[in-house]
Order: sequence, then C-alpha cells, then structure tokens
Amino acid sequence: MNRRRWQRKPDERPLALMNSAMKLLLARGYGRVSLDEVAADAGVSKATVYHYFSGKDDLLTRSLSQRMADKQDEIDRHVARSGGSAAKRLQSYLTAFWARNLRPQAGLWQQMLVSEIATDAPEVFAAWARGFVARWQSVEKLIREGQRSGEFRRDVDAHAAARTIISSLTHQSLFHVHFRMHRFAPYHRDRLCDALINQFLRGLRKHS
Amino acid sequence: MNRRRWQRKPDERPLALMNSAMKLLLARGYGRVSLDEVAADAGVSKATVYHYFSGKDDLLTRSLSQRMADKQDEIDRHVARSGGSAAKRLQSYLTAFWARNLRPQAGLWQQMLVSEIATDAPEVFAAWARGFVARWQSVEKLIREGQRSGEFRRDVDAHAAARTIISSLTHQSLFHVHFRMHRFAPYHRDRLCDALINQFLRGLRKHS
Amino acid sequence: MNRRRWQRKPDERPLALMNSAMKLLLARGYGRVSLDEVAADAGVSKATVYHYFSGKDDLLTRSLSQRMADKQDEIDRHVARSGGSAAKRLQSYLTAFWARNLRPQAGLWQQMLVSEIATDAPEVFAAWARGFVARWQSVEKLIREGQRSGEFRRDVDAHAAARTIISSLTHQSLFHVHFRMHRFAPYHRDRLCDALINQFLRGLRKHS
Amino acid sequence: MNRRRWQRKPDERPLALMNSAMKLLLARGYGRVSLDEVAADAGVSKATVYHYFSGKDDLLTRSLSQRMADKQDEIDRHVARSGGSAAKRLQSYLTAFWARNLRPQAGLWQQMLVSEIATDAPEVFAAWARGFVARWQSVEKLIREGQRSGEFRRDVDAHAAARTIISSLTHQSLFHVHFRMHRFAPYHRDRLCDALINQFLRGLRKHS
DNA sequence: CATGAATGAGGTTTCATTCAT
DNA sequence: CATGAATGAAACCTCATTCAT
Repeated sequence: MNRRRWQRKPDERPLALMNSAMKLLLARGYGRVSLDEVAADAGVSKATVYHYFSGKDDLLTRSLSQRMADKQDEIDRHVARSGGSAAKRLQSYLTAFWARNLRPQAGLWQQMLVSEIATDAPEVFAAWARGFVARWQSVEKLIREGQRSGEFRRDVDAHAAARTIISSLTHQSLFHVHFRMHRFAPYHRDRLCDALINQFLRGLRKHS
Repeated sequence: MNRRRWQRKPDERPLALMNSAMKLLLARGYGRVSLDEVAADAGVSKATVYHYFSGKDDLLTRSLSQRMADKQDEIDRHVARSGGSAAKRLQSYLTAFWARNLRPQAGLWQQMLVSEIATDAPEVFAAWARGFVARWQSVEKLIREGQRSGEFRRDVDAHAAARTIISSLTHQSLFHVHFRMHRFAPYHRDRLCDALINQFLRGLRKHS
Repeated sequence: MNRRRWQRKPDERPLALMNSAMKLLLARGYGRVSLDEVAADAGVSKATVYHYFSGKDDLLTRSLSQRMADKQDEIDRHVARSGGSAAKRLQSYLTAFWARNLRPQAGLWQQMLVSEIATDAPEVFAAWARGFVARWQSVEKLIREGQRSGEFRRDVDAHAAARTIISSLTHQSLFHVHFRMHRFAPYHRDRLCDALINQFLRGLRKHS
Repeated sequence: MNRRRWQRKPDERPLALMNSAMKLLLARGYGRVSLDEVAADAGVSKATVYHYFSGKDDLLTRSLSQRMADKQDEIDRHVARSGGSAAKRLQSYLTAFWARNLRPQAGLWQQMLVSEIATDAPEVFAAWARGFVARWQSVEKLIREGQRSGEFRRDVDAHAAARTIISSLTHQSLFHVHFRMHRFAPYHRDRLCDALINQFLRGLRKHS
C-alpha cells in the first residue's frame, strides 16, 4: 500500500484551507460549499485556493482524505480491551459502533459518502471502504473466536453474518436517527440498538 | 406553408416533463438538474414548465412522487402470490427485494434520497419513508405468521428483525454492488444475498 | 373638441377589464400591474384582453381615460352653492380642494400622473391637465370677483395667484401627507391647510 | 500579442458604475434600469457590478445618494453670497431655485422621486426629504430676518409661508415647464416665476 | 507568494404577447 | 368569441475560475 499523499506535511495555509473546507463540508454538504466561504473561513483570499489546489474538487477531495487519517480506528482498539464471552465482546463492540454512528458528524459523513464521494472522489471512497471492510473483519474475527470456543454455531458464515449486522446498524442509525425516520416508525434509539444486536446474536448462539 | 411553430398537447406535456425530469434527476442528481435541460429534453420551452408547475421544486417533487406511487405496490403484490412455509415466503420476498435493489436506478435513487431529498424535499422523503416502512411491515407480518404457525421462535421481536434484514439488504446492495465495494471484499452477489437471508432465517427458526 | 373614444358604450367584458385595471392601477401603480392579475380579477382569460385592447398600454390608458370622466368636477359645483365674501368662498373652495387631495386615491393618482402617464399616455395627461387648469380658472374667477367688489387688491395677478395656491395645496398634500414627509418636518395636516390658505389670502386682501 | 482582456481599475470602476447608473436612472426610471445596461455602459461585465455593490438596489441607492450629496449645498452657498434687503435676497434665492428646477434633470428627478423612490427606496427618499426641508428652512430663515428688521409683517407664519412658495415653484416648474402644461394654460416661464414670487412677497411686505 | 479584480457561463423566474383550437 | 397553451426575451443573481498586479 502506498503512502498517502496528504502525509507529507503541507504548509500552514493549505492546512487551514482544508480544515475550513472540512468544517463547511460537514456543515453544509458537498454540493453547497462555496469557495468564497471556505476562503473567508480560512482567512485567505479565494485566489489563494488556486495556489494550493487545482480547483474546488481537488480542495474538497484532499480535505476529505486528510480527515480520514485523523479518525483511524478507535473502535478496533476497543475490542482488545474488553474481555468475557464472545457474545459479550461482540455486544460491546457493536454497541460502541452504534454509539459512534449516532454522532451528527457520522450521519453527515455517510451522507457525503453516498451522495458524491462514491462517484466523484473514488480514492477517498476507496480509503473509506477499506476502513469499513476492516470493521467487518473485526466482527468476523470475533465470531470465529466464538465458533472456535464452541459458543457459536459452526454452520454460520461468519463473514456474511458480520456484514449483516454492520450494515443493519449503519443503515438504521443513518435513517432512523440522522434522517429522523423514527417519525414514521417510532422506536426508541437505545432499545433499537439492543433489539438489533439481540436478533443478530440469536442467530449465532448454539441454543436459544 | 411552414410547419406550425408549436402544438397543443395539454395532456401529454406534464407527463413528458415529469418523465424528462425523472430521467435527468436519476442521471445528474437533484441539485444539478436545470430547467433548461428538462424543457429541452421534453421538447418544450422553459416557460412551459412554469405553465404546468409552479417552479423547479414543484416539478421535481411531483415527478418523484409520481414515480414512487407507480412502483409502490409492485413488491407487495409479489408476496400475495407466493405460497408455502413462512420461511419460503420470506425468502421469496427478500430475494425479490434484493433483485429490485440491484437495478441501477435503485442505486441512483438511494443516492439522491440521501444526498438531497432527505434534507431539501421533506415531503418526498416522507413519501418514500412511508413506503419503506411498509416494507418492514410486510416482512414483520410474514414473521408473525411464522410465529403463529409455530415455524418461528416466539421470543423474537418481529419488528426489529424486519428492520435488520431490510436494512442489511438495502445497505449491502447499495455499497457492495452499486458502489462496487466488492472490489475491497469480494463476494459473489447472488451468494451474498443467499448468505444474508440464511443468516437471518437462522435467527428465526426454532431448531437449527 | 371631439367626442371621447370611451364614451361609446362598450361591451360588458371590456368594462369589467377596465374596472379591474383601474383598481389594480390604484393599488399597485402603473408599472406593477400584470395582465395576469387584471384578467384574473375580471374573471376572464389573459388572451381575452387582446380581443378588446391592443395590448397592456392600451388597456391601462383607456382605463384611466374612462375613470377621468367619472369624477368630473364635483368641486366646482361646490363653489356655486357657497355664499358670503370672496375670501370666505375662496377659503371654502380651497379647503374642499385640500380635503379631496388628502384621500389616498388622490395621492396614488398624482403618483401615476407624474410617474408614467405624463410621458407614456399623453392623451390621458391632456385630459387631466384640462381639468386641472379648470381649477385654476375657478380660483381665478373668485379672485376677480373679489377684486371687482373691492375686497381684494387690484394689482394682483389673479391667474398667477391662483396657480400659487393650487400648486401649494397639491404639492403639500402629496408630499406632506401622502408620502408622509411630516416625519421630517412635523406639522398638523389641518393646521397646515389653514396656514397655507391664510398666507395666500394675506397677499390678496387690501388691508391686513 | 492581443490587447489584454480587461484592466484593473479598482478606483474608477465604482464611480463609473454609479455614473452609468445615474445616467440610465434619469433616462429610464428606477424600475427600468437593467444591470446589463449599466454594466455595458460602464464597460464592465455584469458580475463586476456584484463585486462592488451588493445588488441592484445597493447600486442605485448609492448612486442616488451620492448625486444628492454632491448637489446639496449648491443653493445654500448662493444665499450666503447675495446681499441687500430681505426681499431682494429672497427673490434672488427663489429665482435661483426656479432656474435649477427648470433643468431637464430636475424634472426627471422629481418624476423618479414620486414614481418609485418614495415607495421603493425609503432611505433615498429620506435623504432627499431632508434636503428639501432644508430648502424650506433657508427660506424660513430669510423671512425671519426680514421680520426682525421690520421689513416683513410679524403676523406671518414664516414656516408655512416658506412651504407655500417652495411648493408652488416646484410644482409649477414640474408641470408647467417639464410636463409642458403651458400648452393648456399659456404663460411665459420667466414671467411666471416673477409673478409667483411677487405674489408671495406681497403677502409678506408690510405696506403695499 | 498572495490577492483583489474581473469575468462568463449558467441558474431560476416573470411576463407581455402570439398561436392553435 | 374566447381561451388555455406556448413562447421568447429579458431580468436578477451566483459562483468557479482566470487575470493582472
């Protein structure tokens, strides 16, 4: 895997620009950021943007890339710390995952990812996708441990199961909470998390 | 004598406009559709748009709503037709749901929904949300039937279970297939569907 | 002098149109009337306007002309009725003139007259101008009577004097009251009228 | 090599724009000025207008205000220079006022003031109104001086008298001259001025 | 290096007018 | 006769981008 471009420390100004860009990106969405705003927020002139970036897209793309690096897998470290049965550890991991996804920023990030990053900024998407796959793998690993220890059923496709729960939690948190779909199908957010995880574990455990 | 400059088509025009709007909407996204394009695509002048619609928002909103209505019951009819055990019917329903979600349009639709409709066109979002909730409820109903008939476990939260699988399928089809995340975690699309559904059913059935 | 065009009784529809036009004209001003509104107000379609009038200007111009005829000199009749000294009669006449000018419609009318009629509808302006000159002449006549009876000074230019007071009253009522210039130079509206007239009469009477 | 596409003139542009705006404003009226025209007349692109002004209203308002300020004291300086009796000074002031009002621009200005500024641009109207009140006050002051020196009658309401003559002159110059009402009531413009002023002074002086 | 100045292409909307029925 | 349908020519405004300094 090659070194990421943003890692060679840039000047102060482009950094300020990328921070401002990211801020506005999360606040207003990819399509509604204007260079005027970014430049104003960073305290430089609009033309300066063109010194450091080849245009609007470049600025936004690189801003996103940089942010990706900052928030590297806090969760996975979480797993290492927790102990107990595989089910317990899974539950702990997934609850933390849900909690993270409830943050407003997470919703905005998902939004951007789907809306424009996936099509317009393939590199950024790729970086994110690798991180997301890593989540699956963490869960998959936990499931495998449970299978080895005899706690979970052996006929389960650990990988597919991991996909199921991660996708459920991601999707439900985005729509149910971030887009306030609870208006149309009420369910308390914390109970929802528990219900989803329980349903998932029920399919894994050996005896009801 | 010359061909007449324009023709009266009061019945076709609004439909033609909405179709053009929908087409461009899927091709370019909610925010990047221009009335110029829509009018040109429908073969009328821009001002004609304002004859039938009160503005851009009105045109797009009504185009979307109409399309939604057209496709609403397609799946539900599917359920009514299929027979057999609850598990069979569920499998049939969910497989059809997955297949529908694989269509390119479905991905574009999800994209638009998340990117702009959710925030900019609340009524459209509401319309979609109600339709989506109806999917949960269809699944929920099938689960309840299985519970009543003794095929499925009674300690399962049918509603939460329905959410789980619908969200999984939606999210996986969007990312794995539409956004081609299979590049980072290979899995054959049809086997993925089966695996997800099996995992889900495993949590429902009484004995392994 | 030739018969005015509007006098040959038109159909019902154009009459309704002209009434609506006049109503909107007074409510919104010459430049802000739209044919859509006029047609809607008159309960006909916009295209119908073009049956009876050659266009927007024609409609508005003829509407104005018609209204001119309706409000023919109520004031002049007033003079004939009142009696007493020349000064008394003048005062009575001018007070009535002032009162008439305070009405909101009068202000709007002045506004339209100055803004667009004077330049865009010369015939309408001419009709109005003749009416306005008639006011001068009424006042002039009263002054002359006072001069003959020995009440007023003989060295006064009766015509110019009439202009002075009519212009003062018109202008002050327009700006001071209609345009609310009293905000910048307070003066009670009724006392202002008295003061203007007194000042005028002082220049006419033989001994202070 | 080609002529460069545009030149930097940050100091001249706003002035040029305001001048062009003022020119077109007087030629076509507040509501009929288009930014396209203004920009073309000033030799810049339309977007440049938005560089210096926040929009159409801002451009026009500031153009008008500036013009107002430029011409504000012109007359008041006139008063200071002239000497002699109060009547002489008054006559001199008023004659100058009349002469100024005869200029074509003055008529167009009145027209705009009445037609659109009074209702659409309240700040501009306020600026003008204060200037206009200042005229009254200049006249009022001259009258008071004449009263103190015993030249004028003490029972005259100096303020109301000032209003009378200023309004007369304004109104007569606008209608009689600018709108050519002399067609309907002939009077030579210079003699009219004298007659109006004489009539006014006659009401002020102590003995005929 | 940095920026203010300038632009051009494109957006939505309004409205008087003409056309087909 | 009457009208709904259709239009074209503007209008104001935004914004990513380029140029001159």
